[in-house]
Amino acid sequence: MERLDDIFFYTLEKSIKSYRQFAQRAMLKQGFKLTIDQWLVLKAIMDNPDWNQQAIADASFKDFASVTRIIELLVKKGFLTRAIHPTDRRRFLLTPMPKAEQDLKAMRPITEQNRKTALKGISEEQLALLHQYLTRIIENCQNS
Amino acid sequence: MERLDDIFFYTLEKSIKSYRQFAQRAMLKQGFKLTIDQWLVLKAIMDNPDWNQQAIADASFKDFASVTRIIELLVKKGFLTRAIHPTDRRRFLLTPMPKAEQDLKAMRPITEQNRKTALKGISEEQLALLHQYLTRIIENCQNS
DNA sequence: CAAATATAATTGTTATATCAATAAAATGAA
DNA sequence: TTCATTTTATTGATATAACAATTATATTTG
Repeated sequence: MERLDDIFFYTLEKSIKSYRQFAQRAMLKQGFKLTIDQWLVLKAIMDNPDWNQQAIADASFKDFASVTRIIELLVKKGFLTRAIHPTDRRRFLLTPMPKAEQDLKAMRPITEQNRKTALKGISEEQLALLHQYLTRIIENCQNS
Repeated sequence: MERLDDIFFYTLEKSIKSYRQFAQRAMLKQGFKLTIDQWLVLKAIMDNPDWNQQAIADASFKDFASVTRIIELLVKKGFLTRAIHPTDRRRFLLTPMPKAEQDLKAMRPITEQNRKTALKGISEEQLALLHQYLTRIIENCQNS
């Protein structure tokens, strides 16, 4: 019988879930009122202020609908303001509030520490290899 | 600036999401009316018929509440029946219907093929290494 | 035994994923 | 310019994740 723990994709799923749970706990403990996903989308927006929501969705590897809803929450929580786009009325102009910049910056050392803790015992070279294999899996799945 | 694609945990997340999407599409295309998560929980139950729902939740690495709801759906879809447990009235006795056995069995070659496709270009040794590193990450996160 | 505690499962709430349907605005072609 | 098409985003429905509160039953302890 094939045990779940022996199934590679089960372990893959469990690893990212474990990390998410760990990172989310750490973030909340430091008083940041953001989910991992909100952080991810906020970062994508700050890094690419001119992109539309579809591009943000692609960048954060999220569904368009999810991005719409996550942005709503980020606006409600005071991280973003949303205004009609000056040249394309279908779009919105997303403007980060000072809080967004501050919190992302303040979160950086925590994020760094989380990653370090999660990757303890894995060398740079091993990590690079892992990264490469995972990228290969992504390609395989997206082209099939 | 740190790009999302360079963040290891982002790639980790993207890889499992890509696989899920790919595997779910393949499963639906073959006419199986199950989600990946329902499949996972059903398999855990079939492999461990005597376990209670909390043990099933642990095995499938899911929240208790999620398992309750997934089981409801599996019952509604005719994969399981649920009766009061003969010796412990807090528990339920979950009994797989013939359909469950049949579908899991019929799905096996598809699952095999999915895995093969997703892992194309990665050797057995590399996979074992990957598996080992991911297990390490899980331990690191769960003990922190 | 009775009261306190522990266990098994459900329910409620909010956030996200996925898919389908829809609305509004922009663009392109006749 | 007008009509068809495309693009951008939202909304609705169902499934799952996480966390808290609750219910029912079992077990332990005094």
